[in-house]
Amino acid sequence: MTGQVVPFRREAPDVANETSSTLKAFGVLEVLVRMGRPVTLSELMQATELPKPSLHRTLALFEEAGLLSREPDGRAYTVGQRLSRFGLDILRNDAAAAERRIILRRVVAEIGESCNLAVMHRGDLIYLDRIEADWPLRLQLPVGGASLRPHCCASGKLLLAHRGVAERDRLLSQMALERFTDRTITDQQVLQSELDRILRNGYAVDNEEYVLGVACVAVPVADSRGEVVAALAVQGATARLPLMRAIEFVPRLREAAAQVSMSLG
Amino acid sequence: MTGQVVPFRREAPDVANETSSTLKAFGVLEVLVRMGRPVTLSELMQATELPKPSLHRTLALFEEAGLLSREPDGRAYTVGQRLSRFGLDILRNDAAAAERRIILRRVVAEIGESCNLAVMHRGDLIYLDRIEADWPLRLQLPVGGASLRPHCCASGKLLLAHRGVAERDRLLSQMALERFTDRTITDQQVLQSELDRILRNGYAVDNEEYVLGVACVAVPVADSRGEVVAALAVQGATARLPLMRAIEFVPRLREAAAQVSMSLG
DNA sequence: AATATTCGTCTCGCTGAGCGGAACAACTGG
DNA sequence: CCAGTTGTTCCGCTCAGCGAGACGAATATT
Repeated sequence: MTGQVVPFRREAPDVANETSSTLKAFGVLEVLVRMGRPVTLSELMQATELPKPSLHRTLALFEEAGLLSREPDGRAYTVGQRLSRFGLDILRNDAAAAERRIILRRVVAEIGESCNLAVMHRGDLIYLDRIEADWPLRLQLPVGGASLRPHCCASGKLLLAHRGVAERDRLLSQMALERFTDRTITDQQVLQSELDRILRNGYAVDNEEYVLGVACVAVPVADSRGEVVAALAVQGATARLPLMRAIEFVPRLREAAAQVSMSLG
Repeated sequence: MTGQVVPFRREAPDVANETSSTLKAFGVLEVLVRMGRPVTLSELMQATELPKPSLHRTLALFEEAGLLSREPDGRAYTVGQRLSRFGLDILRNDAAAAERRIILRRVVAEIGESCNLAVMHRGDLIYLDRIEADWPLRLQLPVGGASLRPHCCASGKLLLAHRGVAERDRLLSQMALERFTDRTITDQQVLQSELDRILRNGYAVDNEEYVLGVACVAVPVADSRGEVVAALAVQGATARLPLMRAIEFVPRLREAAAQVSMSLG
């Protein structure tokens, strides 16, 4: 779906271009909440670029449900009791995420480069979390929803490598090996032997295969049964972090990976 | 439209009897979030009484959108980054936010020092609100977006202390205790006993542990169920506000904290 | 006072997103 | 090996969502 490089959207989601009615409605809530004050219908029209009647219907629905309420003047919409409580419940719910984040942050603090934790889902690589090191030169990557092609980043190749042989072959055969840079691996055979090498080494590298000037090193994270379920990776601009130096971080990454494993119970 | 008195629903909404697809989906999120831990598809089936394929579709939609994410084991669903941020945005500007601001402002007016209200968000301390007292010497701190390390400020230690023992221990063991001043607590043992002491006292102090010359006292804010979800703190330059004097404000802070609790519904 | 403009609300026929029974797949544990 | 459980996919039906357009009620302009 997201074949090209889509810069991660820090801003409100593009409500109008959403096909799902549910997500569209949810996007309206996000925009409203982010405006930080009571908002009128027409203000929301501008912010969301949604047709007036549709917006009106959506807001009425949420109002009826107690998620939103109207200001006394009867025009502007605000966060209602139910939504407010929802927000509180969300914040209380982040225990697991907090723990992983703390582990990641510690690694980032020690080695001074950005780290991330990723899993594979239906053949896509998805970031669970990402901590940026404090450098001006940053990489904007999708966190959460959108996904990366696995064949061209260290975490992806690592997770592919640790699948069972049968499944790995199946995934590989139907995978389109798109080219992103002149170093991207686009040949099945080459990728196969790369995966074998990864299994032998116990870590994976991405030598500017996805973005020129960005290198990456990933180590496996196992669950309680020893199965590899996630990948922990450092990544940084090669100008500052040549691949050779990145590889020196492997022991420290392994240590953090073990801690993340613990947190999985 | 809502002419009649609709009693506010304390329990999870009756997801299955909802006609609107959007509200049904939203209800799923509410139920999930309220369970307070990673939840599997079948658990949610029981909780919502929704048909399996429908639930599956809904969850997949939210996962794709980054609102939910899967635990590394590939089964249980958790709050994703996008939803987490949404929760924070809600709390920052729901109707109660205005009320909280008024409460804070009154405390600041009475005691003449800066106050703030903070929550934990994915292991970081984040200010929901901050009211500055009218002194020329001010502390510029990030409100909203950026975050503080919890181990070196009163609010952070307070919120850590009020987590469950198991979770607290795990968080602590992973936490990098960076040094900011010569008084920053950088030892696990010391921090542990500090947290115990906080629980006994019912308030936390920061004696120039983050910034030299700045002291802080924080008291807990509980939600309707009695769980501590936020921290209310005074903070000021020690030249003007020695720690001893700050501690005298504790009763007044407690009073304000109770008021804030009310506003959480 | 009359007119122009803006904003919220309502109507209504079209249509595709959501629906969920049923079948399938992948594990788990006896 | 099989029974039981849980996650995923299929697919045809149908109704919730859609939004151009119309309308009344405010507010701004002349």
